[in-house]
Amino acid sequence: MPTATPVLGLRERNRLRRTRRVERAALALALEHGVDDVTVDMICEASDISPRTYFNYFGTKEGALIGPAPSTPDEAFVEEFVHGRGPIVEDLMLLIARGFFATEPDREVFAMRRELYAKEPSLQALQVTRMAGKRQATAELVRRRLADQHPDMPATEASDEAQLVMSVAFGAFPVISRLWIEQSGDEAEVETYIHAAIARIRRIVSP
Amino acid sequence: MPTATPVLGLRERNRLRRTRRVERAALALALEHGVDDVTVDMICEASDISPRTYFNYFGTKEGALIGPAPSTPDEAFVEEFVHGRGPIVEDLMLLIARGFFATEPDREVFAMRRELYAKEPSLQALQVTRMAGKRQATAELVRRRLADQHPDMPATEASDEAQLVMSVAFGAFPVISRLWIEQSGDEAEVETYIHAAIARIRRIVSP
DNA sequence: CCACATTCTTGCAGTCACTGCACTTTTGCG
DNA sequence: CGCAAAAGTGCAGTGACTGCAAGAATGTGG
Repeated sequence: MPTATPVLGLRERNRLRRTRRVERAALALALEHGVDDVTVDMICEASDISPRTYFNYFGTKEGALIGPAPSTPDEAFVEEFVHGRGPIVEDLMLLIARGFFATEPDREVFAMRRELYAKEPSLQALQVTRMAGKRQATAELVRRRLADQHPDMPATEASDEAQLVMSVAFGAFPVISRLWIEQSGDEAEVETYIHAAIARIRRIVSP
Repeated sequence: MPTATPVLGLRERNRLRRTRRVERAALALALEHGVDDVTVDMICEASDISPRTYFNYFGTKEGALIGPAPSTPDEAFVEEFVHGRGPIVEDLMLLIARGFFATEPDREVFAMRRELYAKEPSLQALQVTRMAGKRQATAELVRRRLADQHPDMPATEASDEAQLVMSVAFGAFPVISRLWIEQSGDEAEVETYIHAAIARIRRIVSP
């Protein structure tokens, strides 16, 4: 067995098929009528699922539109980050990006989502809000790295510094993902975009 | 008449008094029970106002908690920014901060809000979401400044650069406002915090 | 001080997102 | 096949929010 494909049971295959069917229906409706003019009931009728089940799957009306939350990264990646010594913002963004790619969506869904995001920026704000939930946990990683790297730095200063590292990374992330999505969409190139963006930020904040 | 106090009519005075009464009630309830366990009806009962009127005033349940949206800055400030030549991120943040201070709230309300924000970070995410609405307009200002400053820069590059300037500013803003709120809350010191934060960002992204 | 226009508040009825609970169906497994 | 666990669904309810139209408060010109 090359990669992790644990021969999904019927149960999981059904779940996956359903998820995709609902996502496609939801995205198609949202693209046609606009997010605000689509109701959960419409999505459910179009995808032949009960509203109750819809919420079991996606939690919120927008859940099927914005896709699953990025998963928490592997322990190995986390360790690599915490003990890394490269440029901290780049390393952090790579870590985030990896979580982003861990959940591989259906190609068609991916394309529709891309189109919808361009049309309705409010969804991006939603993404940010959801990310904010993970922010706490991620900030903790940054603090661990700072402590590991500068054992002499006072705690409060490290905390502030961690906050700012997070700000820059999370702030630049939408820009990078937009560029990346619009231009290639190829996972291998993410790193390039990250480096380019950070270089630009460096120039921007330089006197 | 020293400052602009255009002798409010009875109508406006009533509105102001009401607004403050409702805000206080809402904040007190949210501080006591937590935002999620407070209903609009509770707020209305506590502040003796009809739910319909509540929504006329604040639009959303959280409206009374997070306060009014920062107003669009004066034309004069905008021009100053567009033709400014200082460090662009600092200038932008000052512009945003000014909009923030233009709507002066009641002292007591301000203090309660400060406390609530510390207790419920989700409200900060809400702020960000609301700000996102103004993002488009603000990005346009940044583009104007870039065009003014670098007439030779290609449009797409300027657009990307504007996005990144926005990212850094909006990303760092919550951090700065947190520091400022926690430590002094004095308008005059905002500038200091902004400079300090940018200096730190510079260090962070430097190789 | 009094009509009259304007503006604001309010009640009502309705829509929609979302949830807990209990019931049925589906699936995995011995 | 038969049974237990898991998943889907219907139902009833809560709570945010909206449009509408009636009623109250306010500002204004006489």
